[in-house]
Amino acid sequence: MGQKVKLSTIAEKLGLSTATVSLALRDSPLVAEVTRERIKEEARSSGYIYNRRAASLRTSKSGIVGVCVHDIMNPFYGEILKSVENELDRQRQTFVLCNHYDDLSKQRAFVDTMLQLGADGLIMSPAIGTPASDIHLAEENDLPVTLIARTVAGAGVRSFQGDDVYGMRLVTRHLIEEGHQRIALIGGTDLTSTGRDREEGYRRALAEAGIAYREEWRIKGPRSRHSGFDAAATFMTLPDRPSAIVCFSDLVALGLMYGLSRAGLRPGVDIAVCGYDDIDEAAIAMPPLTTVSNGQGEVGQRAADALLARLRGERAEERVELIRPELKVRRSSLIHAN
Amino acid sequence: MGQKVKLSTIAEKLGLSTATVSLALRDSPLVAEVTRERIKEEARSSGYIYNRRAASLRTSKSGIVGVCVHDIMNPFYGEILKSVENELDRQRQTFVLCNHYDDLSKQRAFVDTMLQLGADGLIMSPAIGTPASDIHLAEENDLPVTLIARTVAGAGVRSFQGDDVYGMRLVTRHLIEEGHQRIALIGGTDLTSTGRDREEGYRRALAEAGIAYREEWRIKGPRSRHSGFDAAATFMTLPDRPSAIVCFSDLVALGLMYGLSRAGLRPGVDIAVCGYDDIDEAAIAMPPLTTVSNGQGEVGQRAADALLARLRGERAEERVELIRPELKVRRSSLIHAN
DNA sequence: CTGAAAGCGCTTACAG
DNA sequence: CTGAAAGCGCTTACAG
Repeated sequence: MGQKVKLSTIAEKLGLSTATVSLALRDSPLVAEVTRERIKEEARSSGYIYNRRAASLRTSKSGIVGVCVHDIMNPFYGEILKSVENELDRQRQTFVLCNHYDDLSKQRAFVDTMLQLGADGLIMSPAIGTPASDIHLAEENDLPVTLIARTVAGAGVRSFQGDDVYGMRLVTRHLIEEGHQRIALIGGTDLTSTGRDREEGYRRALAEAGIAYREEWRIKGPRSRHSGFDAAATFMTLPDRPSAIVCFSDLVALGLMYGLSRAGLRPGVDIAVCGYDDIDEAAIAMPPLTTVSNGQGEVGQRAADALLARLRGERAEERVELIRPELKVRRSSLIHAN
Repeated sequence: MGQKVKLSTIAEKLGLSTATVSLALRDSPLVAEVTRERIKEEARSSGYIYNRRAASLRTSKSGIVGVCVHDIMNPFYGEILKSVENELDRQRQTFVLCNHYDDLSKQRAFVDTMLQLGADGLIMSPAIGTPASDIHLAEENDLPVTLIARTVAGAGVRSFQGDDVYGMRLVTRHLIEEGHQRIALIGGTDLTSTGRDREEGYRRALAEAGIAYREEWRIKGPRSRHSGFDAAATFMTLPDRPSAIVCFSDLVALGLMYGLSRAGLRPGVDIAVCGYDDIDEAAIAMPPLTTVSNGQGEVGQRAADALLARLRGERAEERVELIRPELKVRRSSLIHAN
């Protein structure tokens, strides 16, 4: 390998200045066609590697966008991230991923790292308990933030998410129309806007149909496949057992269905089950899962667009953009209500 | 906010040199206790943000480790990544994630970005078709590489993976011991070492039991839940239909079981099904899935350790480290063979 | 169309 | 224990 090749190595070799080499490599029209080609050829053959840290130190643009969510493994985020990735790739932005697992200190460490690396922007689904001041800190240090899936009041930035109240009202109403009166809601927590909004939608649908909300049919907590599975045991002991269940998410519903089957209750036959998010698996599950498509693709794409607009200099403004969800009726909810 | 605070801002304010401030912030014993505290206090109150690009340009250490796998959403990688994350966090290394989706050009773009950012190391599960020269390029530019899950012959670096031949032999033999003679293998491809090794294990187990390998019972391709689901339709049309199925992965098995149920064949009752990987979901699935625990946690941890050793200056050497897998028998494989 | 020079914000010998 | 100065590898006015 020998010595590391840098701009000045190429410049010396060709008898040019580093300024010319720098311009040529970035396709500046200021450099004559022939010169440019000679330079590019030399860069190629010498194995030149562009030093982004040096460039970034000079320009204070890094080409890095940070993305921080609760857990990338969650297929719900997966689809959002795929669209974000698509949008950013097109702008030749590198994107750096991070899980915060709803741990505020992990999230802070990440934001700090992004500040230190001079990241150009940040897309995040804020951890539970994120104060507006955390967002302000980033913004004040020239790190524009766009929020997805969850909102932080007073943060002063845009956020993109599905209309959870509307969506949950939709599924719950569907179950009511199928003749159910005893409907449980399993999963989610009051600590996130998502959890609160989805419960709100459930309550509204009940209220609109004149059905009383019953505390004992609200099982809070589960947000993963595994905890959904565990919730089945709790559900089985419920007084005056409901004939239908709405879940906080598809993952919870899928886990719950495994649990119910094991307990001898057949989803889609003995009991109606609905999920939320319409992840890929919902359509092929057994039984196929009735759920709400949450517009994840649109959330990701629009959040990335909004961030890119900020990078181009647009000003921030606090606004929650709600993407309208859509009901997907499948077999898991179609039983004769009892 | 006003002007950006940098080392020299603090130095001027306190009437010290940037050298002293720099040393103090990194807890150098060269700086007097009192001075150090004054400096740290000033840094805190002025909202100083350490500029890692500048430091990195000077030291040529970036504190960044790149991690590149086929698809982070795959729970198989998920567990590996969690251990990698744990190990790296402890060393205060930032880790940058990337999916290559088995697209060589995507992988190359990522490696290039890591070189440009001066990353300290790279952990990757190489995309299909990765030539040894791609690894050499990184290594020659001071970017140490450690491989996980797959190997690249001639790359000259260490790789960590489960012993796929052994593991697949284990499950297949289990089915034979359960009395099965007609066993299909679904999923995986010849293009990856994983795919080849798992098929090899399956073939060996058959051979050892004196059972002939039958081409028509080998359904190649599926590597996701969805394609596993689709494979059920193909399976149903198989001549002289097998009484048992080994799948390339749990995801394939789980999708296949959905598909079989839909086609009216009950996994664990009418037909035996086994997976591979022992992801979280396997134990709670319905029926619970017989599978092979692949030591993902150990793979991730040891790969991270090996990379960290390289960062401390240890030399590379080509060696494949096989982690021994373990059979997990659950209900999906326990039927009366016919 | 090309070059000389300054500067981005750190760290690291070296000197005192 | 602290400071003055050089340098990491780029880019950007500015001059010619």
